[in-house]
Amino acid sequence: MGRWEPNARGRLEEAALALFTERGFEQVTVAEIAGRAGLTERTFYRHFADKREVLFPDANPLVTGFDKALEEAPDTAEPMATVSVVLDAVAAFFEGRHDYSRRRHAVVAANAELRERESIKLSTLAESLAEGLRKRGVAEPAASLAAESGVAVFKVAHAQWLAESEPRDLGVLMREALAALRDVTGAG
Amino acid sequence: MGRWEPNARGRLEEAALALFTERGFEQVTVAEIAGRAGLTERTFYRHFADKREVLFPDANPLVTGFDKALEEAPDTAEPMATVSVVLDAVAAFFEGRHDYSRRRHAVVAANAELRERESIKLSTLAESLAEGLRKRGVAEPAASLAAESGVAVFKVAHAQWLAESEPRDLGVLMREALAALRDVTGAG
DNA sequence: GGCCTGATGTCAGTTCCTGACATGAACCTT
DNA sequence: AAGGTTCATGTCAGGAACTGACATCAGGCC
Repeated sequence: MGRWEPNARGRLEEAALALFTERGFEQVTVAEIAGRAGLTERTFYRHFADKREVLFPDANPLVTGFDKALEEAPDTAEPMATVSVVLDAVAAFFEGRHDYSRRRHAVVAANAELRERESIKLSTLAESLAEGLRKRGVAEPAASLAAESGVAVFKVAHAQWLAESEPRDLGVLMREALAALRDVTGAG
Repeated sequence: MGRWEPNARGRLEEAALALFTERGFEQVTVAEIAGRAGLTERTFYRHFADKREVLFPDANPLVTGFDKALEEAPDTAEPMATVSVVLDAVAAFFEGRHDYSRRRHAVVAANAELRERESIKLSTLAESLAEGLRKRGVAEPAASLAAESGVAVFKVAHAQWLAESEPRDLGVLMREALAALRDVTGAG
């Protein structure tokens, strides 16, 4: 057995989500989170750059799956086809996580600082997606527009999925949103 | 003459932009900004909710013009037509502000916290736009998708405009981006 | 003249976050 | 097995962001 309890990072994430759920983000101090995880405040900041980041881990299965799907997507001249493949991978990630996603979303939605962090994380994903498209030969501004559109589709479908108590398949919702986007932009 | 110098808020905004340009956002304290404006730190926080907000005033001509255009846009069944009208108003706002926009953009781009704030402000604009479309009878998810697409078009065109030393007309760039968006989504 | 208003100042305190240094079990080397 | 190294964690001190409570005082109002 190691000197320290294993998975300090995971314990901090769990402690944080539990405390934020109970009392809200602002009403919880970093020292409390660390204490609940059997650690000190200073150690918290060795694992996370700031208090909010504990809810948005850099290395998480969503981002990993996203990057992998983006890399492995077949080459095609149609940027939205690549976007669609990546969105499928994202949908797969959320499979079986509806309850957890809702609890987490409640915490984030209740706090402006956390909504801000979520917003920039989505922007970062859009930028990754645009970069991936450029590497596949898609020119600007098509690459950025396709990437931003993809994130918009995700946002809309994800919000719909979260709102449903008996959720339909996120992949289906995304494909519907993608079709709706085509209608909206194409008809204008 | 009043007891205090007029336009405390404006003086704080000017002092902040000047100092941030000289030394960067992180290297400037709120006390310094206030001092340069002939005020105290506490007064700064009476005008702005936090340090970043001094660069993103709530009541500014961009938001005002945006809201006005959204309200006055003619009714139409085509959401992207409404979006287009609003984008024209936004383009008009930036007329003659190329140099200022570039200086300001340099400050924001250099700092993660400021990029975060900018990101959430754009999300808020998208939400306003979606709400405006809903009020005009556009159903979900079309309203949200049209709004997010509009913001994506703005982002792309604005970035292009900022990058040009001899800037073309932002309205033209936006219309081109809108056409490119149609191509990208429609062809998929 | 006296009272009220409202922007500002003063002050104390909490929390976030960081740098510098200390600790000690696990591991490696010889 | 002795001794040195590694590295996650602890301890401590401090700066800066932000907030609540109360004081000040010019200008307007009765």
